[in-house]
Amino acid sequence: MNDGVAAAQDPRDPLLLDRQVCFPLYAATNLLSRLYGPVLRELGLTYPQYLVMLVLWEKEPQTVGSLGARLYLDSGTLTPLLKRMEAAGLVRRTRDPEDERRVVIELTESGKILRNQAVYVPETLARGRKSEGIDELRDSVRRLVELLAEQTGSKR
Amino acid sequence: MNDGVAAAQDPRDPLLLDRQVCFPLYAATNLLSRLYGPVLRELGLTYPQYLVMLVLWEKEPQTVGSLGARLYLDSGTLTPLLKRMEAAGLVRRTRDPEDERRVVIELTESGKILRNQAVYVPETLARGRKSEGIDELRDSVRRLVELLAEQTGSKR
DNA sequence: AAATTATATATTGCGCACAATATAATTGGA
DNA sequence: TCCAATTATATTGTGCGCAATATATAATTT
Repeated sequence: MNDGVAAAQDPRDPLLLDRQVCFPLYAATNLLSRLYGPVLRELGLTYPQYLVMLVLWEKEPQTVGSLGARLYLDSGTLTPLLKRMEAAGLVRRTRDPEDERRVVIELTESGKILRNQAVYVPETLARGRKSEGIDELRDSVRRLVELLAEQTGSKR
Repeated sequence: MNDGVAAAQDPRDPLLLDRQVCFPLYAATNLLSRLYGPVLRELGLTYPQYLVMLVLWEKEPQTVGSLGARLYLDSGTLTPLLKRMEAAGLVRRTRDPEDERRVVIELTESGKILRNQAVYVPETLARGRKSEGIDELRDSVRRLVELLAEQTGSKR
């Protein structure tokens, strides 16, 4: 019986892929990153680097820690990423003289100027796509993020 | 003027991090993967490997291509991942004699048995968390995924 | 002030993701 | 039948993302 099929297809089976919340989030993130990729490449940015730039364009300077708190990332991810951005001439990394443990990240002139090209990224990606209900979706996911962040004690 | 601040804080600024849809998705995916990590490690699985197992537990055998179509991943990601799962004794990889281009993935006995432990994963992760509105969120993100998948012509 | 503890970032090692490319098998004409 | 185009997977190289650990500085305690 049930030849070649590993499991029953009870729609209440907790392991059905289509019942998981995590999977569509995972798939959407991958698809979005794939969509952003070619557009951002023209600016010399990867997708996570673009997020770092968004934070810095809002407020500058920042420490590695404050960037990580905003993006839910830790130094294991940010340190090498920021070094690549420094090598690309987008940011400067300097030890804070007030507290030598901290590393201060600030934009270089070309990092600031890049913003002028970046302003067209959102509309380039939105073009031709219906944005119906997109704000509600964003806010729902944001509530989930805050829930997850507080529960994982995420001060990464 | 505007000393040390890179950009104005106009709430309609298209580059504000909090206006992006992509960022909460990105953050939620990272936080969730971090949450799943320790639980799945007891089963000897990573998070993407868990997703592959969910697909195989539903239907087996599958080809690399059919797994990729379901998970929106391509062979560049799946081939090394499946080789690690083969090395861990969870799956078998064999060329399809009908079409030697295809690689057929099927569960080993221990791959099938692992399901008995995996059934507790969803409830372990849900425990103590309020699941209010979670189904609607999942369906919203799923609609977004389908939109993105068709538009990126994603037959990866 | 010395010892302890806490904090901030860096390093290491591993496993994804993905673009670009390569290889091999199959299909579909001319 | 040959051959060009298509399809399926593999390979290579780069950049995350993260756990675990290391290092150095600062704050706190004694």
